[in-house]
Amino acid sequence: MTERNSKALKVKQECGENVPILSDSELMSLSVRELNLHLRGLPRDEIQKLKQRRRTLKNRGYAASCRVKRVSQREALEQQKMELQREVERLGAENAGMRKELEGLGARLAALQRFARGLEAGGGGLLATAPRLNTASVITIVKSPQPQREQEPS
Amino acid sequence: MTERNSKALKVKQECGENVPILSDSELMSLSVRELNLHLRGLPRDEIQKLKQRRRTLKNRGYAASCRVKRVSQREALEQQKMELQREVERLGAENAGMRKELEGLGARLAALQRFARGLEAGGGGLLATAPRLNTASVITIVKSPQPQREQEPS
DNA sequence: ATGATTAGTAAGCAT
DNA sequence: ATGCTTACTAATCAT
Repeated sequence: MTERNSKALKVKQECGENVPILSDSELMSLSVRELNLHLRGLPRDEIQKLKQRRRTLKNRGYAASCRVKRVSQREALEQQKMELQREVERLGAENAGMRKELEGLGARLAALQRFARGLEAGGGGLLATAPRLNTASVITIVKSPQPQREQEPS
Repeated sequence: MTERNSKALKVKQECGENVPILSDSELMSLSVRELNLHLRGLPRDEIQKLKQRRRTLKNRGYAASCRVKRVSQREALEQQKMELQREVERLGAENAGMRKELEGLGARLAALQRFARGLEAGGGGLLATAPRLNTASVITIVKSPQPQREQEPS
């Protein structure tokens, strides 16, 4: 079974026997069947050597792509991290802005409530004691549709 | 890709052909001066060989720490990324809460303003006695899509 | 001389 | 057999 065509005399069609049996790029890229065609009739150890060479060449490529993969994964991680940092910054700014808005709104609401309570309490006498309201500064900032419910100031 | 089942495979041993003059661990860890003490009187090529062996052993260690560093850097990146994700989540929640608060406050403020206007329109007497609220100066600034027809600055 | 990093090689795992 | 990953080695660069 192991003995195929006997001598090297036969199937060496392709190339001169001495110098390049198969180039590295051929050896690496050929399919198994194509490779076997080229290997026909060569001595056993020669075949083994070529197959090992093929394996080595392929391994070289595998190692290279492994490294490429490693760096691109790292770069992707860094990219994602930077995007998250930007997002945190954006949300933080938005947050600070709203905090300020809340602060201002709260102050004005408190002032209006004091004023309204004073009016509600009735008599002119009480009115005289109603807190002064600098009405020129009353500004309402509404960011979403206003609900229409009537609400009792607490 | 499942995980590697077995581990702890390789790691070359010293396994010299004959009795080693210096063990690998000695060769690797000794200082230059200490090493020279042990090297005294040996043939030149023997010395060269040992020094090359030393270099190789050290290189082995350098490569190992390089890999360790690579892994820990990757883990640190992933850690930072997760922390940022948590931060984004936290800020987002805080943000939504404040948005709701703003909405509620805006509604209350609008209600109070309507209330104040009602008082003004209601009684001439009251108006006369409550001149401090100039509703004409109550301005609503609307920042979001819906146009507001609530108040009109005169 | 020492330390770090890279590509290439071989071993081992998994498909 | 093929592809991926790891440890090791040598080469290279920088200190």
